[in-house]
Amino acid sequence: MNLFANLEIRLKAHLASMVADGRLPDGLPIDRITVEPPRDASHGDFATNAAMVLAKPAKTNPRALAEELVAEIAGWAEIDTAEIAGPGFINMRAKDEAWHGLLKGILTDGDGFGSSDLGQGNPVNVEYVSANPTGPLHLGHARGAVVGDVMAALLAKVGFGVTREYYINDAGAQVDVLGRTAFARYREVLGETITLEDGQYPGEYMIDIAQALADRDGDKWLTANEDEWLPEFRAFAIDYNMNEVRSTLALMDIDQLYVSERSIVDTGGVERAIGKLTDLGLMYWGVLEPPKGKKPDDWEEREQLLFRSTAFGDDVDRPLKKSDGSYTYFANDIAYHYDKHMRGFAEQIDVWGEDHKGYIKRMQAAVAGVTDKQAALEIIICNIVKVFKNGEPVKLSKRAGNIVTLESMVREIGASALRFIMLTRRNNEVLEFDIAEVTSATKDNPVFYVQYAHARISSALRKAVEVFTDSRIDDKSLCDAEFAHLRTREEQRLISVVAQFPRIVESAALAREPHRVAFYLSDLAGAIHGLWAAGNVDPAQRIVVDDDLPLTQARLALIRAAQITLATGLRLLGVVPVQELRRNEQELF
RNA sequence: GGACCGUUAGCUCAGUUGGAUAGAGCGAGUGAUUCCUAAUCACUAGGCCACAGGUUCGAAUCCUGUACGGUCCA
Repeated sequence: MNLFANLEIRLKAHLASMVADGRLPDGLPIDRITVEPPRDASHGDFATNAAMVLAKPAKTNPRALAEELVAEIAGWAEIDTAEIAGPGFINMRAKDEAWHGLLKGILTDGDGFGSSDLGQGNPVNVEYVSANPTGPLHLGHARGAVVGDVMAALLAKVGFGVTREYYINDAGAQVDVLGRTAFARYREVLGETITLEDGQYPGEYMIDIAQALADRDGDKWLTANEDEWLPEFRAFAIDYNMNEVRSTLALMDIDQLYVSERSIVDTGGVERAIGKLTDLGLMYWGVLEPPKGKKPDDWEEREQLLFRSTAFGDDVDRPLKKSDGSYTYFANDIAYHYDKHMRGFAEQIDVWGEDHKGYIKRMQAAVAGVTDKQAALEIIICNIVKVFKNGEPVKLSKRAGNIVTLESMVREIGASALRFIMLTRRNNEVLEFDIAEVTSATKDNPVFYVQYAHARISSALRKAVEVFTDSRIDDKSLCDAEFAHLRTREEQRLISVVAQFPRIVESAALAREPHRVAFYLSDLAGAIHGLWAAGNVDPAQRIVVDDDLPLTQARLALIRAAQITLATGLRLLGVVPVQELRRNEQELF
């Protein structure tokens, strides 16, 4: 179904046989060979760099090798012509039947189009969001949530065994502060006058939490000691916040496995990880150099337990124990990633925010170290999001710790629009968007543009049913359409864009760049709109031609294949394709 | 002070992991609506791919340095 991959496989197989015959030497960089669409469509449908890549190591010249290959390729069933061009490219043109076969395949496979077994079921863990359980999600979390979720969907699409994970930071000092804040608000709810300490969580949601506790337990904690109430208040607040987090993520159709830091710590995970590092000879007692430049006031030179992370590319070795004997955050993080490895994940992907960029080296070093290089950690960084409304910047945090929650944003613009918008920029670039724009019904709004293409196809299909009442136009029947009727420039352009889908999915998955799918879908929508507009100019080019059933069927088969592709791509992004759009409607999606 | 990311058309951004004459959208200009939703389309103009070296058949893409912008650490 992936014409490009099929040709690449055949080409590589042929080259392997040439090696076996002694016509080519061993050890050629076969992996570097690609079959791609040429930049310029006039060059043909496919192009391969094989002759140029292999010529030098094979001690021949590109054109000579290309001639040999052309002789072979020209004989393949799906190939019409093959010729040498430029410095040694081989340009190929597919027979019409190859395109027709592709369309039939899409109509048959439905949303299986673009799936592959590239991953061979290998387990991959994708961890994302993982916001601290100290408050509701805000808009800053949206990007990581979407990028992580779509990354996971892409990997599943190409055949990996994907686990989507959320790490709950429920051990450590932050959640103690959370528990104390809850207790202060609890006293307030019960009539005391309180002032929050510096660093405590000032958000109003803390009052709701305290109220819920007071409703449940009354005033029984007022006289308790801190070592009695703190665990209770901490756990209650964490649960409360995590319920909010889960329901917000559910609104965005995100469902993850929740893993608790505390449960790993309490079951000796940190000791296991440090023990492993010790066994591998990666722990030692030593003194760190003070940071270069300004010497911080609180710097003290002392011997401590260090992890030799510089052996794996980090800038300095890292302490795993603080001066009071407790473990550092980093130690807990190592334990968590080691835990993932012990659960069978040799491939781990973390999606982090821009503000955690500085932790990349040490965390990757830790995973390489603690797993003795059996596992690798990849990190996708999501840059910041800036929101505008009618050109005015939206402040993400209001006074006193109240923030623009992700939930309110989802309710305002819809999960589909939000998800798509989060993918309209490469993940390591700053993303700016205007709320007014993403809810508008013009082509400035990429969500609308793509959805409109999908809806137009639905419209044409409805029209066809009306015009040809006694004909079947379901996908199965359309497989028997006379595809040879597809001749116009717009039709051929659309076929060739549709044919790209599997390789876009594959490359987006492997490059860890989910935005590529969103950009592709905009291109595909453009090809659909172009086809449609040709029918406005010339009635003979409309999809439904009243007195020509065979032609109409061929065009329906094409646009249905395009619609399946569009819908499959949108669902990968978690966007729900629509059948119909109405003008001047508040809730477009 | 250091680490990391970025710099591509007037603006906002892609660029298929090193390929052919660097592409879209917006904005500008010209044109297309008795018609399946013009909410869209076609064409034109617009470029020293920040700068300087290097690697090779070939560089926007890889390496080194510089400048500017951003994020983080201390």
